[in-house]
Formats: sequence, structure tokens, C-alpha cells
Amino acid sequence: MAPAPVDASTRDRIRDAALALFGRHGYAGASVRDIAVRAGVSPALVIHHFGSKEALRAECDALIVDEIMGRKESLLDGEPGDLAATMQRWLADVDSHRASLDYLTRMITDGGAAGERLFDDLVARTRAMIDQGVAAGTMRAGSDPAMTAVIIATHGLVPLLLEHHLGRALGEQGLSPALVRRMTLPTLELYTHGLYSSPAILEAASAALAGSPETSRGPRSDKGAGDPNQDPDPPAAPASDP
Amino acid sequence: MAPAPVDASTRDRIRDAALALFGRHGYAGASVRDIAVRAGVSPALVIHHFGSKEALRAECDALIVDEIMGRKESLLDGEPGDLAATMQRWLADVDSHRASLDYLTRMITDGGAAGERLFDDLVARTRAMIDQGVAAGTMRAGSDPAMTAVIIATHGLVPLLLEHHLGRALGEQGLSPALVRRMTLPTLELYTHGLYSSPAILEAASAALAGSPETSRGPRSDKGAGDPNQDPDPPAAPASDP
DNA sequence: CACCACACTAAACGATCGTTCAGCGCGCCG
DNA sequence: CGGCGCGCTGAACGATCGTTTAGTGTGGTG
Repeated sequence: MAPAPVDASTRDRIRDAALALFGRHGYAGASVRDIAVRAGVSPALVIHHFGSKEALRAECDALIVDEIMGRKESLLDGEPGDLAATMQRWLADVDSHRASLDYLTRMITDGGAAGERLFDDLVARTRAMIDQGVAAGTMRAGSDPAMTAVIIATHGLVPLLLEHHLGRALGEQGLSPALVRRMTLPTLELYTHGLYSSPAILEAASAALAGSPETSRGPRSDKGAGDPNQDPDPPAAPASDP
Repeated sequence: MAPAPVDASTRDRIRDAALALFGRHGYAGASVRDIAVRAGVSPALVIHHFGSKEALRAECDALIVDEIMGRKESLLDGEPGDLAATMQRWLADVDSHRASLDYLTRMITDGGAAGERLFDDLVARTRAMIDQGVAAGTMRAGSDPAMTAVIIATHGLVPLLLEHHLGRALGEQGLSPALVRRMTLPTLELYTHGLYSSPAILEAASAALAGSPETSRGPRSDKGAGDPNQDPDPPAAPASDP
């Protein structure tokens, strides 16, 4: 990896240092002084070049957006799947893109206009990819395409958001290439066969929601949440303890 | 909602204020003075009661863990699914549990021993639930049960982690009960039928991975290992840096 | 009443934050 | 050569941070 090439311009070195530290510690957690030390300059020079810490952040945002969306094509011109393709490429060698991926995670979690645009674009591209897959017959059409696209897109972000937990829970530190590869098959299994072996739960939930379209006081089956990790019994079963 | 009941003890009021502000702005983003103002006391009293800001955080952690795991049962005694069931109940009316859910999100994302234990426990319970489902015949057994449990568990956390984006992308603000309900069917569809209409992609990826178990120069099928969703990959956190 | 424990506060301390300021050195242009 | 722009720095400013200190009032107990 080449975090801080000495031959780069001083301004670029500061920007790269900011990108690395914002990504690792968050915007609030990375001080201008820390950034200056990493870039080998004085804190005053950081402000001199960028005007303020917030403006420096904006420039980092723009750089990452460029890197994700592709420098040469506009946001929506490429193939629908190329955002995912870009991320795939990044996955191939994690280490060299670690700073960018860290920063991307912060953009999505820290909240901000740039992060919102990035997320919305990711959802839009996922939606287009699904529509294309449905048209080609390789994917199933869901009952709520907009929501399905959001769900699929967010599921794709999980390894980014929970990298640390994923690595730790599986005996590695961080998200190694080996871990990424290990995720492939179980993920594809889930997206090919699902988890449930019968449509009983889906049908039960569907019937329950159709029966109580508004806030349901009645059926205890309001499983609303996004996870299937609810108890394996059908929606009618009550959930127990407080 | 009742954020600060006046009749509660002062100590509890401080703790509740800290929980709300830590959840909303993060640990670093919420100052002792802010917490004191919200609790209607002086900043010094916060330290007087809890010793330090970090100790206050620890008490908030413990409170939330208690609330999630259930006050009366030990962490692993209950039914395998009851952690998910608890989250289900919380999501059923998000507004009244807003502070706890926000804090839970921070615990998982901010990194810390309590958050790690929480995550690991969630994965363990998810694993147990899947094993139980497989034994009962209601779920399919995956090729990598440990990884499958991690994936399913993390997918369940998505609505929490990306609440803001989810709401915005779907035209609401935050995670409304209506939105939670709307997620139910598409999620269950995904977990029942999957996304792909044929096992072709899974089989291709399976063959490719079997052919190159170690660092693969990559199946040239552009989608090969990749599916729509896996985008991510994060950086690890090495120890050192200036 | 005397005494003390304790909830509680005002003020301040030292550290660190983002930012400003005055100035230094050096290369370029007249 | 003289001046000037500019990359760059050390020092400082004011704000805010977590925490400490010294102290006040009050209520219970001897």
C-alpha cells in the first residue's frame, strides 16, 4: 500500500492524510493537528490550503464519490450494475483500498448530504439492476420493487458497516480477502434458495398484513422488522417474555 | 414520549439524559454539559454521581444490555429466538423505544467491549435459531452455518444501522412503524424464494471457488463471484499509526 | 442543639479543539 | 538587484472539553 507517497504535492498529502484519519476515526475524532502530523506539515497549513476542516471534509467526500462512481462517466450513464462491479473490484484487494472503504463507511453512517446522495444512487442502481434481471428472467420480481431494491442494497453494505464485527466473529481481524471469499457462497445460497424451506411463513405474514393494513391491534403477528431471525414459528404464535 | 420524567431520581434522570444524547450524537458528540442541561443539573453533579463520563457510558451500556437481553434471564437461558423477538417488539413501536434503539445502534457501530458482546450474542442466538429451524425442517441448511448465521444476523441489524437512509429513501423520516411493516413482505419474500430465479449463478460461483480455493485470479464471468449485493469490504484496524 | 453525610453548585483548571496572525524563506518577474 | 507572491511555520486566541475544588444548603441522627 502507498498511503503517503512523498513525491505527491503537499496539498494532496494533506488530503490523503485527512481521508485516512477521517475514515479511521470519524470526522469528529480526527483533529486538524493529527492530519497535519500525518501529512508532515503544520496545522496552520491545513487551514491555509483548504480554508477550514469542513471544507477539507467536503473535498474528501468529492474524491471518494469520484472514486466510486467512476471518474469518466456520469452517475447514471454506465451499466446499471457497475457500482456493484466497482465495489467487487475493491473487494478483490481490500488492503490497497482500505482508506477509501473506511471513508465510504463513514460517509454513510456519519450522515451528510454527500452520504445521502451516495446511498440514494446505490439504491437506484440496485433497482435498475434488479429490473434488468427480472426482464432477463434471471431474477424474481418482488411485490414491492422499491423496497426490495433498498433491502438488497443495504444488505450489500453490511460487510462495510460491520466489518470489525464480521471479522471478529469469524476469527479474523478486519475483513480479509479470505473472509470476503468465504461470504460469497452463503450469500449466493441465500439469494438463490432463500432461508425458509416452505412459503408457509411468507403466506401467513401476507395474510396477516392483508387483514390488518393499518396499525394492527389484533394479530400478534406484526413481525414488521427486517429480520427473519424471528422465532421459527408462524406469525400467529405469541412471543413470550417481556 | 416522556424523555425526562420529573419524578425520577436525579441520578436516573442524568442516566436517561446521557442515554438519549449518546444515542443521538454518539459518545464523543454528547458533552457532559449537554447531558447536565438535559437532566436539569450542573455538570459537576454528573461526575459526582458517576465518577467520569466513561463510567456513565458503561452504566448506559449495562442498562441497554439488560433491556435487550431481558432482566430476569441469563444471556443464553431463554429461547434461542428471544433476542430477535425482543427486537421485533421494539420495532413494533419504534417511537417509544427511540432512545434505546439509537443507543443500541451506537453500541454496535462505535466499537467497544459491550457492543462486541452484544453482537456476538446476537450471532449465537441467530445460529441457534437456524439450527433449530433446520432440525424442524422449516429452514434450509447452508454450506457454512457459521457464516450464514453471521449474514442473517447482520441483515437483521440493517434497519437499525441505516434507519435514517431507509426512511429518507422511501419518503419518510426515520423508521416509522409503517415503514417497518412495509419491509416485512419483501424481506420474507427474499428469505423464502431468494432473488435469483435459477441456481445458475450459485453453481457457477461454487465451481469457480472450488477451482481456485486460494487467491483467485478471478472468474472472468463479470458477475461471477459477485452478486448484486456484495459490495463491501472494509479495512482492518492495524495497531499503529502516528 | 450539634454534627455529619450527602445532593448539589459555581468557579476554575488544564488540555485540546479549529482557527488566526505575523512573519520567514525562497523562487520568479521586473 | 529589488520587490513580491506564496508555501509554510510557531505562537497564540477563544471556545469547549472532562474534571477538580471548595463550598452551600438540607435533612437525619446523636
